[in-house]
Amino acid sequence: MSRLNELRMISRVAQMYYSENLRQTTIAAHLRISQASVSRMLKRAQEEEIVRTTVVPPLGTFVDLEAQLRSTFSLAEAIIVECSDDHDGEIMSRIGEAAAHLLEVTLQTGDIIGVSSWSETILKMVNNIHPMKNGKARYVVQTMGGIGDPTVQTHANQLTTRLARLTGAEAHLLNTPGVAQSREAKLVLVGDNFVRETINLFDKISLAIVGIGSIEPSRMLTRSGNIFSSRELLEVKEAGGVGEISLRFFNSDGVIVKTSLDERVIGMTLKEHSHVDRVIALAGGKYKTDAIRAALKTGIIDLLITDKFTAGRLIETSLSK
Amino acid sequence: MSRLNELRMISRVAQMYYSENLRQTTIAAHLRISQASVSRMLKRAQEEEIVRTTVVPPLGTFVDLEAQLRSTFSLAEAIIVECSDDHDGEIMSRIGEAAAHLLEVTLQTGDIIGVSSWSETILKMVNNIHPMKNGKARYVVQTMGGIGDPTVQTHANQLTTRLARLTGAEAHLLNTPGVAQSREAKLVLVGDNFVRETINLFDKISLAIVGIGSIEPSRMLTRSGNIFSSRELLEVKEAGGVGEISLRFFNSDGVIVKTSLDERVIGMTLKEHSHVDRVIALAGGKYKTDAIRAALKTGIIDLLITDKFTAGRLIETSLSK
DNA sequence: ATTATTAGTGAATAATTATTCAGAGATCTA
DNA sequence: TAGATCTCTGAATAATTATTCACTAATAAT
Repeated sequence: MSRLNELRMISRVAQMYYSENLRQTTIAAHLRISQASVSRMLKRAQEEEIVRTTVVPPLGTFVDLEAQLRSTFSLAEAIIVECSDDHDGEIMSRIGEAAAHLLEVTLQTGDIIGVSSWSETILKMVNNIHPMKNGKARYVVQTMGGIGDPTVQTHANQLTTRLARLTGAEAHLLNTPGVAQSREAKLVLVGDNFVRETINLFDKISLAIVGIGSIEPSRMLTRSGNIFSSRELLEVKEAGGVGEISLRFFNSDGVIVKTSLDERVIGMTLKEHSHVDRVIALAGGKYKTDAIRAALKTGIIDLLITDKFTAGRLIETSLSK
Repeated sequence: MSRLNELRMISRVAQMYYSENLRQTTIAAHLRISQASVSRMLKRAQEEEIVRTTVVPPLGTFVDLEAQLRSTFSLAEAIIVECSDDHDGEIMSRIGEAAAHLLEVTLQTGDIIGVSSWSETILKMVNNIHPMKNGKARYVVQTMGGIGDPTVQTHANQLTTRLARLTGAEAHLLNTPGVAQSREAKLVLVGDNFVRETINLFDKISLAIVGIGSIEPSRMLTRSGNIFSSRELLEVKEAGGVGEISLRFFNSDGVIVKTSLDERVIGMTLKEHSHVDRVIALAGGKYKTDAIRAALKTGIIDLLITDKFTAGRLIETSLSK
């Protein structure tokens, strides 16, 4: 008999609290009960579903998909961006914008940023960052040598330098090619003092921004300026490699694939990445889907920024497996 | 361009807060922003209607009607009870139950309760109160003499006494008829020391519980045991009286109607009631609707407990005026 | 009936959230 | 381009809310 009266009172309290925006103390005084009781009644109101709170995501956001990505791949966060069509230029622009915003909002004072420098998406990001006057980041560290011909290398350096300026940080460049001609050549290059200094910063990095690459030869060769021969890529493929981060390969289970290329690549390893507090991956596009899924399985990525189409494929194909 | 990213972040924060029940500090740490920003984002989320909180009143409660009563009549609170049909017995029982619950939950330690003792609804209330062991109220004061014949008077006293025992209070009775034979008789009755003592408590009352009566002669006469003659009631009617509280009359605008009866009635006046911190009125029923509406307009009532049918009529007819 | 367990209360306090404040940019104006 | 105004931020703090505690009373179990 008294349950209805009780519920009546609870819903009156809920009404006063949620609709009339009164403080609990005010309600308590009005109804001649203690503030503690008001608090408890509001809790009951939740339990009895007398109050319901719904989060309505704005159009163009993908809360559900993001949640699925987070749980499927044990990601700390996932950001999915709207984009008009499933093509690389569009995707990179949108991801770059979102990444720029993320960086602006979440960069910590004193952060040491690592960038693998030559991804086009990362370039888009840098292009969208507004300068942060008061020097928030400490260093921007280039985690990967420049690729291929000297022009590209210069370009890579510029990206790093620019990001440093924008974030008010000091740039630490890796003035080497990304891939040395040989094991011996790498040793020589790495012997340089400036290079050593940068490499020594790798384990100080608190925030790494990486791209994810597939190893489809066509793309790889185009992008890398032919630094790997088809034969070398074949070796990677035969070892099961489906994707790379900073030219370090992994298979479809996210397990690192060791190849003879490793000893020629100059840059941060995947293991080194795994010690970084926050690793943000920027990647999207149809042909990259498998590589991204594999990259997520390596467990080194904390936050993925991708587009809605790619996100859809990542979930879809993972479910059907 | 960045607005979407911003909203995206806000809705993520809202999701973490409302759906995942994380603390703002946790969210702040996860997203690398300050707790203050999380708080602000949640506020924005409300404003942008990304989170919506709805209060769903349980069936059998009448949140909307109550709100209408409150605003129409400037009531501090209104309680509307469910009841199966629009007849007095049912209505009184339901109102009595609700009043009992209200009293149990909201009675303050040290309260001095005034009761106008002979309303059947108040009797129902008393019958539904569970004894409060630790003596919460101080006094229960009878604010109205017993009506009519001695049996009824005893009954009224018992009601007061019982309420006192249930609330752990000391009873202060008004051992007089409610209406004296004449002005002179009243003076004599009021001269009694016990009676004086009780009357002196009227302005100490912190909580008054009153019934509302219509002046339809039939009812009035039945209830009062013929203490007013038809002629006397006619006087009241001609003066515009439509209802009464403790045999004090008011017209349809809630204005007090002075008549020659006043000097014979022994009990608390309306003016005295207006100084009481909380005046709770218990009333419902078709024939009482006009009286209740008028009573509400007097402004002395803080809280009305009525039934859904009467509430509907109170609103309806007030709107059409 | 009598004890044990459970449920409920308000006061005090701990935890959490909102706001104020001071400073840094951004934006607008002339 | 400088100045004025407005906006945004995080740290500190104020305000608010949730929980603990000590206790009462209700209910169940023996």
